[in-house]
Amino acid sequence: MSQLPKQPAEVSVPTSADVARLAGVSRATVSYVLNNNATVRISEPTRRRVREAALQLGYVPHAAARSLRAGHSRMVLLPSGHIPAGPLHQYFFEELQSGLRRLDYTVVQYGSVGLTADEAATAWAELRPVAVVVPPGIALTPHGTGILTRSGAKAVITLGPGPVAGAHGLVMDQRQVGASAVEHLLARGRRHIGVVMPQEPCRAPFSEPRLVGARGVAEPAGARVCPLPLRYEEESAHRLAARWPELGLDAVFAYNDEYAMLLMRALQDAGVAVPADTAVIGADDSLIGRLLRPRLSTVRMELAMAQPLAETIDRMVQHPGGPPVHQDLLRTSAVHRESS
Amino acid sequence: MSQLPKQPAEVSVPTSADVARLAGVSRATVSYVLNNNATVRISEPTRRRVREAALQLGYVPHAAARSLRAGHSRMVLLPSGHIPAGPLHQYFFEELQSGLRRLDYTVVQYGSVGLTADEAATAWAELRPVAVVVPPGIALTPHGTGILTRSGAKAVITLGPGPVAGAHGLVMDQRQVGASAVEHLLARGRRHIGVVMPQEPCRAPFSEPRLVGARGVAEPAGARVCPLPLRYEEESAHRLAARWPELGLDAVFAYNDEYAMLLMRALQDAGVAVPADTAVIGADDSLIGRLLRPRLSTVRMELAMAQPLAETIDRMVQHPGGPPVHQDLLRTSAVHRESS
DNA sequence: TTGAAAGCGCTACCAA
DNA sequence: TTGGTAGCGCTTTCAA
Repeated sequence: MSQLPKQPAEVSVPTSADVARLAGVSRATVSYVLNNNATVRISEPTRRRVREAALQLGYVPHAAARSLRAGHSRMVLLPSGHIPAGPLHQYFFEELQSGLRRLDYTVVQYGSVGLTADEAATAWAELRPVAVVVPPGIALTPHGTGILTRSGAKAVITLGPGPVAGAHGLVMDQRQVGASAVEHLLARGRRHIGVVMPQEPCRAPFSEPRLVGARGVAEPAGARVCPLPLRYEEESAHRLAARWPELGLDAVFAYNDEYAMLLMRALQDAGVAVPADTAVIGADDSLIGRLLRPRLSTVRMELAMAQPLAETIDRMVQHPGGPPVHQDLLRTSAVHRESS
Repeated sequence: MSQLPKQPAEVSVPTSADVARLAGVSRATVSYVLNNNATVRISEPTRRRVREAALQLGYVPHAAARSLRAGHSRMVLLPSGHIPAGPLHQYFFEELQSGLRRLDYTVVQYGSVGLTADEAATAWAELRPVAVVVPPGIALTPHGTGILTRSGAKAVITLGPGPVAGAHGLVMDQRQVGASAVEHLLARGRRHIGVVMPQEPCRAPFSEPRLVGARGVAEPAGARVCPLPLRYEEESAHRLAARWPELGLDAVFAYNDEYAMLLMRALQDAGVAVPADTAVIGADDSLIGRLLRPRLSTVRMELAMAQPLAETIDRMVQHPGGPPVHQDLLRTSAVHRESS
C-alpha cells in the first residue's frame, strides 16, 4: 500500500522529549531543570544546555499533561454571565484575579450563558478546577455543587445573593440595597414608594432581591411599595412617566443610577418635579449621578473583605475540610444629594 | 514503619474505569457509549447499564485527559483585560461565545492584566488552545504569535486596532471613530478641535488611534487638533473647563458619551454655551447621550461581519493553511443631535 | 548527578 | 459486540 507522506506542513509541537534529545539528557532532567526542582542537584552546564534547548525549540509545557500527572490543577474557574453590574463588580473581579495569580493560581473565566445550572456545572467540572467562584447572576444549585465537589473541586464559592447548600457563601445580599434606599426615602417623609424593576432578564438576579429588601423595610413602617417594570429605553420610560399621576407615588428607587437618569429625564419631561413631587434615588454612586441636575441621591456599595478573597480561597483549597463559610460582603449606605 | 491511613475524607473522583467496573464492561465500551461513537455497535442493554453507572457515580469526563489523548483541544482562548469599552464589545463577545459554543468549541477567557505580551502568550500557549482571539487592549506581538502557533494554535486572531505579523487581523480600526467625529465637526464649520484623551491607562489602546484618526482628517482641512488630557472625575473636568477660554476651541470630540457628559456638564457650569460657543460630540451612541440636554451628538459604531466571526474562526481552524485574513470590522457614522 | 520507567484518564486500534 | 492495550506529555520514585 503506497502511502503518501502525511502533511509536511503539519508542524509538530515540541515536547520535553524533544528538549531532552536536543540537550542530550533525559526527560527527567529536563523536568528538574525547568521546574527548578530543589530536591535534586543538577550541574550548571547541564542546566544551561537544557534551558538553551528549550528556548531554541520554543518549548512551552503542556498544562493538561502536567495537571493530569499531578492529579490536580491550580485552575480557579470563574463562570461569567452577562454584563456584570457596575464598576464595583469590575473592580472586585480584577482584584480577585490578580490576587489569585500572585498565589500562583490560573484564573479562567467560562462563559456560561444559555446553559442550565447543571449543564453549566458539568461543563465546569470537566475542566477539573481546584476552585469555582460563582458570581451573582449565574445559577448554582446544591446538585451542581455536588457535581463540582465530586469532580475534585476543593472549594465552591457563591457570591450571592443567597446561600447554596454545600457551597461557601461569600454573598452580596442585594436586599440591603433596596433596604437602604427605602430607609432613606422613609426618613425623608415619603410613604408611597415605587421600585423600578428592569425588564432586561440579566438584571433579575439583582432587582428581585432589591425589591424584597425594599418591601422588608417599607411594610413594617406602613409604607406602600409599588414595583415599576421598565426597559432601558426612552419610550418605556415615557410610558411609565405618563402613568405617574395615577400611580400616586411620592418617591422612587430606580434600581441604579443609569435607570434613575432615564426615569428622571422622563419625569421632568412629563412635568413631574424632582424632588418636590417625587423623590428619586439610584444606586452605585456612579459619576453620572453627580452630573445630573438635581444631583442624584444614591446607594453607595462597598465590599468588606476581612482579608482579600484570594487568600480566603487559597486557605479553603489547602484545608478543604472546614465548615462552609457564610459571610455578607456587601455594605450599603444611602448618599443624600438633591433628588430626594 | 506504621503508617496512618491517608485522609479518609479524601473523596476520589470517579474515572471511566470506575464506571466500567460498576457496569461490568471494559473502559473501551464506556468510552464508546458515552461518546455515542457511531463506528461501533453496542447493544442497548449494555448502553443502559453504562449510562446508569455513570449517572450513579456522578461521572464527569476529564477534559485534560481527553485532549491529551486526542492531540488537540477545542478550546478557544479569549484573553481579557480591563473593562472592555462599551456595549458594542459586550455584545460582540457574547455573540462570539454563543456562536462558538454552537460549533462545539469551549470558550475560555483568560485574564491577562499585569503580564507582558510574551509572558501572556506563553501562559495562553500552556493551555494549548486551538484558537486565540485577542481583543483590543491586549498586547500581541509577532513573537507571541509565533509562540502560540508553534504550540499548536491553528488560528491567532487580533481584533485590532492594527495588524500583527503572523496573525489574522479582524481589526476594529479606532482611527475611524476620530475621523468620523472630526469630519462631522468640520462639516458644521468648526476649525479648532479639542480631542479628549482619557488618562485611565486602559483607555489608551482606543484613545490614541482615535486621536490619530482625528488628526488625519483635520490637518488636510487646515483645522487645528488639540489633545485634552482628562481623568474621569469631576475635578479634572472642572480644571479643563476653567482653561477653556485660553484654549480657543470651538469644538471637542470627547472620546465617548460618558466623557462627553462629564465635560459638557463642566463646560455648562463654567458658562460655556453648547453648541453655540463649543460643539461637543461623543461616541458609542449610548442612551445617556440622548438623555442629556442639549442632546448629545455622537459617533455610532457597528460591526460588519460578512458572516458571524465564529464560523470564520471555525474555517480557519479546519483549514489552517490559508493566507492571513485582514479585514476592518468597524463601521462608523456621525449622528447629529443638538450638541454640535 | 542522571536515567529508566510507571502511571495520571482517556480514546482508538486491533483482536477475539 | 466487546475487551485488551498502547500511548498522548508530564512528573517523580527508584536505581545506577
